[in-house]
Amino acid sequence: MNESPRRKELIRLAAQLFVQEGFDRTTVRMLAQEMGIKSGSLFHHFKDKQEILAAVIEEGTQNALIIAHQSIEQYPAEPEARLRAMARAHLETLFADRNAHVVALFEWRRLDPAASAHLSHLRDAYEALWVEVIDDALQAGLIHGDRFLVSRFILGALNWTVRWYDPNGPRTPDDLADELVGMIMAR
Amino acid sequence: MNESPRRKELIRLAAQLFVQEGFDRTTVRMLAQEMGIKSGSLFHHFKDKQEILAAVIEEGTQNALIIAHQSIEQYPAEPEARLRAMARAHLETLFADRNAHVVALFEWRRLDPAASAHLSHLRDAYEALWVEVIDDALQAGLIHGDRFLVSRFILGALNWTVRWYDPNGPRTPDDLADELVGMIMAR
DNA sequence: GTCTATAATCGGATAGAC
DNA sequence: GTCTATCCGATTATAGAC
Repeated sequence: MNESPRRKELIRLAAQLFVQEGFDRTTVRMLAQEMGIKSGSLFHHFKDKQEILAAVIEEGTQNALIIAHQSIEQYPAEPEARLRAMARAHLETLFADRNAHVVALFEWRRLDPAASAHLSHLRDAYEALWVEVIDDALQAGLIHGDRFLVSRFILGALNWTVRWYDPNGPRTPDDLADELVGMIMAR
Repeated sequence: MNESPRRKELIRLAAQLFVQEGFDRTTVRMLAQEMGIKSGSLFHHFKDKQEILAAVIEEGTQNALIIAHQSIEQYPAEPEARLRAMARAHLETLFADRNAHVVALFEWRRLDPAASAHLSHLRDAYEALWVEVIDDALQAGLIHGDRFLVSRFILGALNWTVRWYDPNGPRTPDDLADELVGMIMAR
């Protein structure tokens, strides 16, 4: 994979537009303008529009995976801290980390089957990390319920924040993460 | 508003396509074919594609509001039963009730500003119902946290089920609702 | 209320010069 | 690596006959 700084920057700009407008409504002309080139030149960097989407989603998922890993390895044996760290990392990649993860979550369906198959292992690895952390929390008695359902409910609550959370409001993403963990913890 | 059975049926078919393909990727030709007419004829029933979306979203939100109302009024003074009933009603309108509510949740952004302004009172009424039920549960000590955050987290967890829940699998929507309520209830 | 035909525009993508 | 020019299929929407 070509990972030049130039390409990375183009992917960042594309991610921003995809979040603002949605993938389907973002035209190659809009993408080109944002990148400061003409639409014809864009196809020198990417084979087609699909490849841009795949690149953004790969970037977003990989990033989420890396940040989550870094966050929880600080607490090898503290289930509550790990759970909190996962939730914080998730929101950090959604709101502080410039859109690519948001695209990965909300535009995954727009990937063509080949790209989806190629990237699914990344998404699976990220979800596996969640299930692992949830498992620890369950065994420590911090939370209760079915492991898959609990992780999906938590991820759903976190993902949906994209639709209503205002980063310029009074609360930080970390506040949200802590509130969510507090809501589900047994007392 | 024209609410003939014919129109209702067309709205139902449109909702189905919007969920399957997304609003942007659903063409008027696809809509017309599903309705058994030619694309030109479609504009006899709706002014434009936007009006179809607005009609579907109005139908879906109104329906969710009605079902939720009916569900909780059976338990005037039981906070836990009311909370459970709201969660069940939400999933019922998402999965059993033919797609319009899903469109309302996932394609709201595609409404033009005028339609969005016109329909927002419906959405607000539905969310107010949730906050009311959440408030009762908080005061009864069943759950804990900030009223707005709690309701948004719960709605997020429920809405995201659309992305992963398989209605043909072993669990019923009611199972999901009960698991979610169980997860957040203080013990 | 539905049809056919078509206008008008926009979309992704390519070719070839620089 | 970027530009200009352009192809061509698809899309929303309209007009007018039946």
